[in-house]
Amino acid sequence: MGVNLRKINDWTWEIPREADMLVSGRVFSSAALLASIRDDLSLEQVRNVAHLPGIVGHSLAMPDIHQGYGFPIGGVAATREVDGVISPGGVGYDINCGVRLVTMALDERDVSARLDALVGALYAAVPAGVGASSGFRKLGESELRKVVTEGARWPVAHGHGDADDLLHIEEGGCLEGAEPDAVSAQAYARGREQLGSLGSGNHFLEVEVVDEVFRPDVADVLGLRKGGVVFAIHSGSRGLGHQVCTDYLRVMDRAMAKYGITLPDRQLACAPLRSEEGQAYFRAMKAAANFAWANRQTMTGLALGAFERVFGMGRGALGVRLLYDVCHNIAKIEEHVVEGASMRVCVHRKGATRAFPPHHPLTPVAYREVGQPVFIPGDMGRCSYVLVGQPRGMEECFGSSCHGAGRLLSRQAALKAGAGRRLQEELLERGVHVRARGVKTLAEEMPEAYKDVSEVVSVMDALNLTHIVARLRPIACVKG
DNA sequence: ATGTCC
Repeated sequence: MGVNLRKINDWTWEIPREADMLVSGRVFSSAALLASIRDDLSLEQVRNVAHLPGIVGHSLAMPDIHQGYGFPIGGVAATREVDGVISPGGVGYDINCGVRLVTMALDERDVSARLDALVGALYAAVPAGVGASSGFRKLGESELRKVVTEGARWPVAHGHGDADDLLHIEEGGCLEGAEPDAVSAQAYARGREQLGSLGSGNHFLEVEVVDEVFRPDVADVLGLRKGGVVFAIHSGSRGLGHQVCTDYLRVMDRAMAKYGITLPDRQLACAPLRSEEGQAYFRAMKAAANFAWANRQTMTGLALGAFERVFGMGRGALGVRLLYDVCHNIAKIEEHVVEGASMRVCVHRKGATRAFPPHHPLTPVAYREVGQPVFIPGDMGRCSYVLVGQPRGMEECFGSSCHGAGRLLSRQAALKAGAGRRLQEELLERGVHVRARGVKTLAEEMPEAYKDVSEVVSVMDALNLTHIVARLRPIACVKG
């Protein structure tokens, strides 16, 4: 066992192409971060992904890489649109899991005395937990089919947010080409009561303070000022997206035999992008992605209602502005330069965020001069980061960045380490008001269960793949 | 991540 890892520089490592690999592997990491994954199979997974038909560039991994289903979490793989494959394992079970950040006119001193009330109000406003049901209302299948077609536009049309929000969401909050018929009745059944619900695990609502600004000019453009309060949501497509993934893994398993594709791991199940099966998955994936954007948009409306009630002021007085919303579990057709030639590729980002540079046509107009914003949640006790995309990231990793801290302890190990501890009180002593629906969640998600996110983003910055703009410190947190 | 085992 073991993977042949060759050091290129302090933060770049190569898995040389050998045997049936179509490209080499490339891992952006530090020696210390690599040491934390020595007991999992994520590097083997990077090597396995290099066998995908049509893969170009390298099988890539970000510094927060850890083992996932087939593909590593923190992995990026681009396949040729004309003759490459698409794989549900390269997107993940939580299709369009992502993060959005809302800035406000409030400063820390305006909210510090009311945090207990605020976290309570947020907890009451947004349903959380595994089986959590809708913060909106139960939807009929015909309504749900509109949601998966329209994405974030749907809640905006139904009282949650305004049209300006859509300009500050990746893809405008809606991937074109979603096909409601490609989503199973079972997926709709699971989703009909889940619009506007947080979910569980690492998903959260968080009130944070801008703790440190590293690039003031960029922070100004993004509307971030030291001491300012921001609100973050990390969530995805809930049971609907999970069911889409499950449904199409089965479809892909059959397609592998049909198209004569053999791969080192069955969990990499895939089909040619241009096949019937590949297109069906892609269209269903887009539908689930749109549901996730509608979900985060709905939750934003619900959560801002809580802010309004606690502080007795409206959205205007609160100075609410959606900074941006990014996804980190998705596959998209994009134009990239590969070996000197421009080509259309299907970029799988699993636990990796798009990070387009300044002046890229898909970088939102408001941020065209500074680059696309990226949000990197750390853990609930330490900090999170705001980054922006850089040209080097386009050249090295298809305009992508890391997505988080990455787990250090398994859920089970974290549960054991948290046994007998009063984590809620410990976090309060660190200045974080936490409310969790499940007692187990708090232990599984405790700060010690995660790598140091500062180390992760410093690798990205050192390589100029993305730049660090600001560090955020949590002051209130709602978990599922 | 997830109606955490159809």
